[in-house]
Amino acid sequence: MKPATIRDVARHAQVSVASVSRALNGSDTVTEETRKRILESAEALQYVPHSGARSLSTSKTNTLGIILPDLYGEFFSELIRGMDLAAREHGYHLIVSSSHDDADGAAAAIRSMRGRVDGLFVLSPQIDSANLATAMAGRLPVVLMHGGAGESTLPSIVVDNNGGAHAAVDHLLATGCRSIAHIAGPAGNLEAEARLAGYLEAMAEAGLEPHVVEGDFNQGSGHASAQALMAAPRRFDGVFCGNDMMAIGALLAFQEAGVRCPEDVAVVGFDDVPIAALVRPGLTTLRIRIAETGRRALQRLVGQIEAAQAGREATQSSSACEVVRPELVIRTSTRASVSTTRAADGRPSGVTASAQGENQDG
Amino acid sequence: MKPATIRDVARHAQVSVASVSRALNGSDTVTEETRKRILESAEALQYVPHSGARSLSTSKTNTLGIILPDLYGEFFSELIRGMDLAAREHGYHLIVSSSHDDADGAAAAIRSMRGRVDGLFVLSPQIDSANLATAMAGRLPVVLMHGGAGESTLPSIVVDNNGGAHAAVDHLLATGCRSIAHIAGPAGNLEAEARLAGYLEAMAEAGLEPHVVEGDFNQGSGHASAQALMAAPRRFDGVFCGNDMMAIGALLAFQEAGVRCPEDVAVVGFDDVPIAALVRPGLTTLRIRIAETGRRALQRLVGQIEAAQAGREATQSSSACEVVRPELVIRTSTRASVSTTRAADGRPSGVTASAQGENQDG
DNA sequence: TCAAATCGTGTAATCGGTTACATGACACAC
DNA sequence: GTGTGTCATGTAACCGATTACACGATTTGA
Repeated sequence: MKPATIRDVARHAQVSVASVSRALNGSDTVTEETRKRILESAEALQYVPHSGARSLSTSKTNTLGIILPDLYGEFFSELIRGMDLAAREHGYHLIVSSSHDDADGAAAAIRSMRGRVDGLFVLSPQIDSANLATAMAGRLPVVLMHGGAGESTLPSIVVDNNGGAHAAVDHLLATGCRSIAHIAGPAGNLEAEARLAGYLEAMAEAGLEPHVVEGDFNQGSGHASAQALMAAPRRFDGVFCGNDMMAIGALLAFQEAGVRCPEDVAVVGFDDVPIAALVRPGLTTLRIRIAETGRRALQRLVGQIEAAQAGREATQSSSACEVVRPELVIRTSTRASVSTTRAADGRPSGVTASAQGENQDG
Repeated sequence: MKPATIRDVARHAQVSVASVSRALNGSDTVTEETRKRILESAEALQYVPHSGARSLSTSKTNTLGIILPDLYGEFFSELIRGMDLAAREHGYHLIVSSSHDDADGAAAAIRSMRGRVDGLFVLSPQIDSANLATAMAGRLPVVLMHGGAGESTLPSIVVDNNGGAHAAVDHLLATGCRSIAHIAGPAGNLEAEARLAGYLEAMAEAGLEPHVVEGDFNQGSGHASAQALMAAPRRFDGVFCGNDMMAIGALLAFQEAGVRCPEDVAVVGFDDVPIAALVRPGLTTLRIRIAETGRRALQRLVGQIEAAQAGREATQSSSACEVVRPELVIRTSTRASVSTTRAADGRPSGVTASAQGENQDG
């Protein structure tokens, strides 16, 4: 038993398909009486319009595609959530496509989106601008959101990883650290490389010698890298980690080894994932308002789509690269000496002071 | 400049559209020579097939819909991730639709999926079976995944919340707790209610008096609820929390108040979100393998779809309700003196047996 | 009273594919 | 030479909507 089509409804209501379409969509010119009859027929037949067919004739899908990297975690999930929230407001659906890890796979994923979406988010770093151009023959509206997208001429939103890394190092310096190590993200990852570069620059500016070990952005590698640092002859009193998960792994490693944080070593992460506020000590990190960034991205894409289907080229501003500047969030993993002194005043421990700070965050 | 269509390619290669379609899709009977010519033309014109049009004629979208509740967090994100991973393997895309929080909105979201998807996951608890039936006039293959879905005759995957709650209470009893409080999830939430019911049953079986405060599944409410418990005259030595986030909030509240965990009070959560292993003390909780559950759900739905389009009705097994049994993961938030657990082994109750069942299933 | 404007409705083309069936060429067997 | 079978290819119907345009009926104005 096939679902009813618009023709079934038309037959049942004894009108033409055109009238049914008119009655069901915008209120074109239809008599109140026939409209009523049509609605009753639609109800009786449990008619539900076929979105695919509608898209074909209107060439509007009300759907946006997201090209994801091969593996993604908390960060992208949260980003998608932010996009989804905004998408609903704008009347759009979201369709996700995990691309393969090579450029060809990603290009194929993009192509498979044709006729399915009105616009595309590309979060997959495998796609460079050249590939992108050939991949989307139909030149869909696009918003790029992978590290290094800023170099493209396409509209994009990128995180200021370099600036964030600078801020992290500067903060460690300000709290008195003199020997700052860096647990880097995986080589080849553009975000990781930008953060590493920022660290190296900031260290050079401060006239300090850099000290880098490489992780893979996962908690386990943070743990291992911290152990490697402790095993090495070189001393350190501060660690800037490429992301929060590695920082948390490092915190646990220090804790296990009896190295106190922040007294013996201060730790800074990157991203401000929800866990960062919940571990002890609370993790000082660079906050990216992920969901909000997702929302902004969606608005940009929708703006582009509307501009494209109405006027001419999109507005000038919409083809620009938008930069999200991470914000330093100071927690107890780098408690400045000033705060520590204050916590010591009268109270039995600094725990209370730090805990209060966290509550405000949460 | 419109993207090239199949007719453009046909014209360019001087063949009919049928040949182009045949050449590009399965290798029907096409001369190697014409195929080559067609592929070259497609390349030259940067032809990309229009998935929407293809779906219309094949009535196959290779897309699955997910009807989400109004607000969703880490749990659903992880579930979607698991589904996505599996979807890729099966050649499907995923389209998400956040429904509104009322039943009408959810029904509308389901209807808007017609012609867009080959099957549907319903994670939105607002939809009861009756609404669902009317909402999907076209009777799409469906997998239900909200609490209470077990009562429906439709295929579903549900978490054994009740059993999990039992296991939590039993574990607390086994570690020596005598006065166990429960921080419940929000009233009206089916998962929360099932966990509460399990707690009440287990307490009744143990001949203990229950002690319940209500939270809302967020960390903040766990914090507040724990403070409320401490402020109340009634003493307690164990807390079973409706989910991990509230448990973590409670842990922080106890820490701030100088109440030691697990010495003064033992805490158990539910879900085993990634943070649970990273807080200190590590949170004892009931693990749900979220991503794996998502993968299973996807396989079920795909199985249904394939059965529907090939043979007759789906297999008997596929219309059953599948139960995911949470697995008790013991960490330091509950003192896991093994001897105590062993001692429980001797008791006539089904407690230990059920706990073993959990482990095997997980 | 007749032409023009207005208005509700129907007819049929269209979106971009897939595919059942028709066609025509060629080979082979009698 | 004719009939038959095979095989590559073309023609056109279809999927289920939207919508430009046509049409007939009614109203309006001179």
